[in-house]
Amino acid sequence: MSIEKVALLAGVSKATVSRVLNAHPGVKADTRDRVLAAISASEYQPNLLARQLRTAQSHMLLVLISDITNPFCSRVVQGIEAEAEAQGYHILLCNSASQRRRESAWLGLLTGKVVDGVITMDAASTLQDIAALIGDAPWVQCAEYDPAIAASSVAIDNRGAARETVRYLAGKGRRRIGLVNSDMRYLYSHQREAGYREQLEQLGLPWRGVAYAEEISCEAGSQALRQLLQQPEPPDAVLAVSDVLAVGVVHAALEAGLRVPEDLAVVGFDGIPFTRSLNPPLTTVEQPMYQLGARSVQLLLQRIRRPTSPVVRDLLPWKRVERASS
Amino acid sequence: MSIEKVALLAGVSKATVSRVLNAHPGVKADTRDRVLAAISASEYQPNLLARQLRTAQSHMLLVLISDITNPFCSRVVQGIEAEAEAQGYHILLCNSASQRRRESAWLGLLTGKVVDGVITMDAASTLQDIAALIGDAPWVQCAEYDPAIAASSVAIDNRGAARETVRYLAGKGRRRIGLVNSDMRYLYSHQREAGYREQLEQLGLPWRGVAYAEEISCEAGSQALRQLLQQPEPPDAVLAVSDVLAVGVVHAALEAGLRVPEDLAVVGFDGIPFTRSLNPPLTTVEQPMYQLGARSVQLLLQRIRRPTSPVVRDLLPWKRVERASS
DNA sequence: CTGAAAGCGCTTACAG
DNA sequence: CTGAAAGCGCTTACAG
Repeated sequence: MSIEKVALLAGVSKATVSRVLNAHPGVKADTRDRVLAAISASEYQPNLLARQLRTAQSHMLLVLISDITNPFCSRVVQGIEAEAEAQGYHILLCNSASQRRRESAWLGLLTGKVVDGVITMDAASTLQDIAALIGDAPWVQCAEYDPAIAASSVAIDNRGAARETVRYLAGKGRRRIGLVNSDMRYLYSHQREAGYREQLEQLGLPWRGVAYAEEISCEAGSQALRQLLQQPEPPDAVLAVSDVLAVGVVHAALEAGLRVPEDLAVVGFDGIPFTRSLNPPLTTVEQPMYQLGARSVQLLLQRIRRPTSPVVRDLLPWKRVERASS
Repeated sequence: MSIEKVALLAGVSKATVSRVLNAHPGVKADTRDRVLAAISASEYQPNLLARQLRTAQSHMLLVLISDITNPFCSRVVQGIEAEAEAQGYHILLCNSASQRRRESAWLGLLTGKVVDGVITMDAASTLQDIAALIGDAPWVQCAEYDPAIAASSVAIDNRGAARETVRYLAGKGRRRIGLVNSDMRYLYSHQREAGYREQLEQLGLPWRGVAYAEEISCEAGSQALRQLLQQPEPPDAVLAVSDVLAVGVVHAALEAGLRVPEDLAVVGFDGIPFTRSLNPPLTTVEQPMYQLGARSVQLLLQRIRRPTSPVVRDLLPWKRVERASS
């Protein structure tokens, strides 16, 4: 009704008001002025819902995330949001905790046409479930992905990064390099552990030590280190698959009376800003968090704009940031 | 059209399908069964946009946040999301960075009927600008608020918390208690500094030292401490208005060769989980982050459901968590 | 350059 | 208990 009010006020048809609103070229200058005047006089606000229904696009993106509280995730979301905004899109955030029930509630927004596409950062193990709900709607998998699913993905070479890190620690003279991994629902857990084992194999280092954290938290990291420390021969270095876990590893190490890095070198993963200000500052494998998010949006919009465009699998570069903990 | 397809398939009218979809009571059992069968046979998915347009409610909430990367904020968002979900609402997240341009783009979703209400966590100084855009739409201010604005708010007693913390440090024998504050666009900065000054006054402690961090980051916290350390008589204790700043304070202190807490006691603010695993573990003033979020949703829904319901100003309890840094 | 009309996919009084 | 019709507020061919 509201656009009708403006039309009445300006003495034109609804169609003309709509054309002015959408900046269509063929509108006579003084007609446009009259409409514009009526718009501001009436303080008209377009009903976006109606527009979305009519044009069948919402310019909204759904983001499914497992834990917004993880600094890695929140930084990626920042990249997603910035790029989305630059392209005229808004985002809905679902902190799914990888729970199927919650995810399907949110994915109803996809089938319900409330969003134009979805970016998932969920554990790979739940992606298969989700796939059925998403069908062939535009979908990009960010950081975590399932190679068996025909959707685009953006991530890093986790296996390579783990290999290189083990090689780096070995190069520093470490011989008993442990891995503090997260639970195996994540693809990256598999990939990083594979890289870890491969490289030890290749280097001919016999010692192995892998502990699995129950969740991504400092406490879980501490707990995992304590497990490794119980071995007859304890590790002299640890790679943790998350900076958050690494904080806990360092904490437990100091608590156990070890010196970092003298007795135990520690390397984290992700490159979260605060790692720089820890004591000691943490060596870490930095992921391009912001770009992971931004690139995901680009691939998604590509799909939304041209549904036939091919699936893309992107691997972004990582880099080691060396600090005092190793 | 889709509901029409189902209607055709079931041999009933669109109205009846709609009634079944919305679980209206007065539908004959076998009619309903026929409709249900048609729904699953056709894999019908309701168009939520159409429903929202028709019913004039979207069951979506807008959350305006200044920095999702701040662990305090992301934890509050978790509370918001959980409560929203429990009540059948979804959330849109805007990481506004307190930028007016971005905020107005998002608030267009409010006037455009895409969301039913808004929760802001923006700096108080920008709230006044926003107020005009929000008009009298349902609005709750979370953590940050402007007392002059007639919208509900949920926060803690910042002044009281600061007073108590100063008293606590003084009780530990500290005489030169400094404050690492954030920039003064925030209401909490004013409130906490007021409490800080009041309590020093009351205790008859003459020493004052306040440094302002340029942003909420570890580096900015370090920078602020370095300023305080330049005074002729350096502080023997510091209260930082954010745990993130406190991490930087501790880092800079150790770097300067000070022992924490022997030479410098440090207390943070917020109660972010990882403070427990720092070295040394950080004493902090814990805010009920999750509840701040959850309560905001409750007040907002109250407003949405009964637009005439009164403005509520809630103050939630905080508590000190004592650890080794003080 | 502009208007009348149809339609996006629902829900909801109003009849019967 | 069910259906026909109106309407939410837009946009977009189609005429003229």
